Amino acid sequence: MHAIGVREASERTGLSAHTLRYYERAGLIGPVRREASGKRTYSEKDLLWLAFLRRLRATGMSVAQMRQFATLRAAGDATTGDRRRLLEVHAEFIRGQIDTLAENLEIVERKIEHFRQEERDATTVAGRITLRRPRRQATVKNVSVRSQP
Amino acid sequence: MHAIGVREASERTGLSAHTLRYYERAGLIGPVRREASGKRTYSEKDLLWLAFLRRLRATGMSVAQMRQFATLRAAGDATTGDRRRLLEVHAEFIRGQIDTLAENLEIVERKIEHFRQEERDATTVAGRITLRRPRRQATVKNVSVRSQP
DNA sequence: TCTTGACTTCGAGCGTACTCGAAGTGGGAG
DNA sequence: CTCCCACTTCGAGTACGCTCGAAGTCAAGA
Repeated sequence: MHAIGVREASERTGLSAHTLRYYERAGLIGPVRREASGKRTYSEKDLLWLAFLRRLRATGMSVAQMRQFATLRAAGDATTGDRRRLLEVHAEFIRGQIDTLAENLEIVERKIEHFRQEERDATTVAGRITLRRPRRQATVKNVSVRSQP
Repeated sequence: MHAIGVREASERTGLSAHTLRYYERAGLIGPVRREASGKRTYSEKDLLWLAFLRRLRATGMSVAQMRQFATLRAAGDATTGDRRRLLEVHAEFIRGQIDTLAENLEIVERKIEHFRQEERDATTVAGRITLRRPRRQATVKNVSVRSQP
């Protein structure tokens, strides 16, 4: 069984070696087992946990929240309820992000369509290059961008 | 026709007054028309543009990229192609974000299910409270998540 | 006239999450 | 033994996107 050092852990979790040490300092995983020489040795369980942390980060969880979660985890089996609730809240948060992105994506796509239309207007008319009159909001029906407060 | 000051613009775009001024400094909208007294007066067009900028930010576009876009916009009709291409790239970026979030959401949901199961194991068995033996993670082997640095 | 309050500019400060670099150690290859 | 390289610690630095506060101006209302 070979020892998994910080380099391999980095490769396998997608977190830089610097970040792995930082996460330990930050209380997200600590303390990792060491070899006699002082070098970190990650277990497979550590790697799974780090990979999961990475997913939490990738979905917008702050380091502070991850630390909270990690602390509960470290406290043992009695905290699974708390951890579940924390994840439920986070799942809802992720769904919100997805919805927001989808909504904004639609608007960006509409804008792209709008530009395509402008480009067609500007270059066509039987190959002649034309000065087109500025079009007010036209073409695509109901392009009214609503602002949210 | 009443003048739209920075306060109202803030309310209507969802950007703070400080941020509105910052965006102007940052070249995302500059220079906004002023009243004789020096106070900013936003046009409806300004508000639409700011609302759009807000959507770009909300979808992860950096201020630097927004500035690029804004610069093209300021350069006039000849740049619609560039702007369209920029948005196409960004739309793809948003789709990537949505995919990543959806994927991670699924894993978080699985973890929630896992906790629910643990909670059932810990509390049931005909109403008797039991010390359950630790269940191993099972399933997932091979942690390898490569991707964004 | 005085007060209030919404605005102005400017530069500095802040929170987050890394990211880096200097200086030192240990172990294996040659 | 010497060299190299991957690791170690620690504190400082960076990038980003705001966010704030001080000090001043202006116009309207009491």
